[in-house]
Amino acid sequence: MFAHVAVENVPDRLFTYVIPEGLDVRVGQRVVVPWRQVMRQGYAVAVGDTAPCLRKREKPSEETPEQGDLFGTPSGPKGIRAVAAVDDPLPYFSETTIRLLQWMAAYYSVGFTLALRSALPAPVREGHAGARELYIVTPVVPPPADPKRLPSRRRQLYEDIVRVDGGRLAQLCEEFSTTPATVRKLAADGFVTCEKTVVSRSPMAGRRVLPDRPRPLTAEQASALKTILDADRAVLLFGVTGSGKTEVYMQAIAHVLEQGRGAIVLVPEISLTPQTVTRFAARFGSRVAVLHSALSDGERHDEWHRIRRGEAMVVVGPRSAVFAPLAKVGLIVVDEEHDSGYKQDESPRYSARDVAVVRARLEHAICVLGSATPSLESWRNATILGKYRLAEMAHRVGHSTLPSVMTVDMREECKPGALVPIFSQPLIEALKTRIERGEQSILFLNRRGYAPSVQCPKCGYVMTCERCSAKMTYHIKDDTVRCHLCGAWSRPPMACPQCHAPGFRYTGFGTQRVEAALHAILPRARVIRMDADATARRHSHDELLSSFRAKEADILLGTQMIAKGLDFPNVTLVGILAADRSLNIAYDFRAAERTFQLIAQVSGRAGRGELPGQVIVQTFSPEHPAIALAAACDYRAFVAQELAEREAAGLPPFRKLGCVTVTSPDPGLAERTARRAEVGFRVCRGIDVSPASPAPLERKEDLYRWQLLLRAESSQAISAACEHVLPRAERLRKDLRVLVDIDAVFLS
DNA sequence: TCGAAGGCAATC
DNA sequence: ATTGCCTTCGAT
Repeated sequence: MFAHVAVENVPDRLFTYVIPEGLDVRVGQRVVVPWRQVMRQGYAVAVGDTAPCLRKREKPSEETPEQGDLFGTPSGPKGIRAVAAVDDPLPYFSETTIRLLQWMAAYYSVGFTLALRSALPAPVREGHAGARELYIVTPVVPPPADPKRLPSRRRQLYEDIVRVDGGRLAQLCEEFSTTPATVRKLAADGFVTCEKTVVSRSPMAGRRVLPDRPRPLTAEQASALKTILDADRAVLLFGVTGSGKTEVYMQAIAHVLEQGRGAIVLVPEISLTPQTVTRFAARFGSRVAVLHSALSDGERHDEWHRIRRGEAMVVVGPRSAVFAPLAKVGLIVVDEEHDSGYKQDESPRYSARDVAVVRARLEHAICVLGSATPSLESWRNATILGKYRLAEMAHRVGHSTLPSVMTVDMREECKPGALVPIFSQPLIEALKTRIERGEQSILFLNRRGYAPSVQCPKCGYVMTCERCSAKMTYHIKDDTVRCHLCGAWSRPPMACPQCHAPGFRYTGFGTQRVEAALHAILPRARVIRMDADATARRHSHDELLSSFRAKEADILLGTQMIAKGLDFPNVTLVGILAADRSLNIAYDFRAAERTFQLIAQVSGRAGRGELPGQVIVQTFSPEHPAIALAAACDYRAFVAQELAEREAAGLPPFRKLGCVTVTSPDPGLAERTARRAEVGFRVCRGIDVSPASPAPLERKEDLYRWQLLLRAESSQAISAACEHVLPRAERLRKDLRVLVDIDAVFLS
């Protein structure tokens, strides 16, 4: 019998090992194999009696006639060696997950080992995240001897421990100001026991959560739940913000738990707040596991193994949670399915939403894609192609109604000759009213820093990053100019490097400047600014949100990270400061779709409680369909017109799109390679190739980037062409990288 | 003529 | 990825 093994830190292919007599190797197990001179960890991907496919040696050398000692001693020259050990009888991957990863490797045109690697959190892969060990002290009652005979210090301690009935060693030591040594002496005399216990570093541990019971469903919710439970394929749950999608998810989860199967809930990374997690924990208790990049390595390690051992049946997490090691999956929920964060931005560039649909199919599980603004892909699958079922919830639950949305034409807010104001008059008035009424507001601006442009007023020189083709952004908090692509920063120069004129002009505005402007206009307003700079510290994200929830601020000002999932009943005003900033990206054919979704999502944060909500959208193009129809809350009209445009242009979701990016420190090499690839794709039937050209982001971190867009009827046709035209070995050369992105979402 | 440096292929 | 091997090129 042979095992095909993906070996850690080894090129992207499988290696064949013999399974020695007496060792039981199963698919999905972690194994230890000899690798050159050392032992390495690996994962058994396939087990069978199929002969290994070793490459033939160029010259079958005379000195090694005994064709590679099959039951290989490590000294044997290039034979097949044997699996050394099975790390853990409980598999790391189910057979279904392996099949899922095989699908993924083929679909996204990556090697299997890379696909497998992306399914394992780093702390699990590295394995040495030791479990947390605690000493639990228990008093022995009655005491083995008269405690009065003990030295007074120890006697006092014994009585204290009896009083509190024991506990954690460290905690007792702190409480009774003593040292572990004293406790150990007591233990040696038999007055207490002191035992080492392994505890799981669960992020929920020690958190008191009030239990929560299922709530009665509205007619719409009940009907959606029925559609989900009866579905023979994935379900698109199209529900307006505040329509109670989460309650529907939770009742569907309860249903599959009763069948002894588990559930996965995928959420966009930035909306994975304690608030979200708490809701699930309140309903399902310790059966919930959270997988989140903000967890410590130890926590992530322990949560993952808790799932693998079947101790947690409900997994909540961002895209990588789609690979959660649940033995039996009954339901996969993809919340906010339109969110671009489900696309991994490094190889393998998978879409967790699409992987979820495939995993559900392989596991015969239900898949629910939920959104108030479904992606055009999913909408078409549900309403035109019949690949998904559609369930709709058009009303908010309870007394709350959808907010009223008004657009403000910023062209009319500009005084002649003056700069564009940050706030329009209607927005200022609305903010003032909220503060007077003690209600809260959210302001959204998708740009951090103080000013996105640093310019010499005399010669017009604009500061750009030395390593990227990007402008530098001024940050007032630490008086730096920063590149938001590579993170490079420096002090703003005293004089223009080009004309030596002193002083720069900071033009445009980011969240820091808006914060300053708010203080100037509304001095009494308490403002919380939430962006990547304000939330750099661990847990600061949660702290800022809790503070806002506790009404310690009037205005929450933030970027993308405040757009989703937040539920603050006291927020009655949402202002979108520069709605068209995402609209005018020439190379992004999804700009209109993204802008519509953004306005709808951000608007959804308003009026979620008893009080009605108002949304003010500041824009220079109020007549643009993405903005006008978002303001009218008319999703159907928007998709209808956007789908028509995409179809006419031959763009996704009608034709599939792949993006090949060539990067190199040498611009000429990048260009030549891209052009050569273009020629290669030209001969592929059914593939449209765009001319090789510099990527919209021409240079990033000292690498020049060239790009090639591929279009075809199916994504599989594109990956097949990539396999053919771009040999894997040539994709990862020194000084040259060829990256393949199937179903590309970000074209930059 | 030797040695360092970089390219190349192989790893079960 | 990492390693050893081989070729190449430069300096002694």
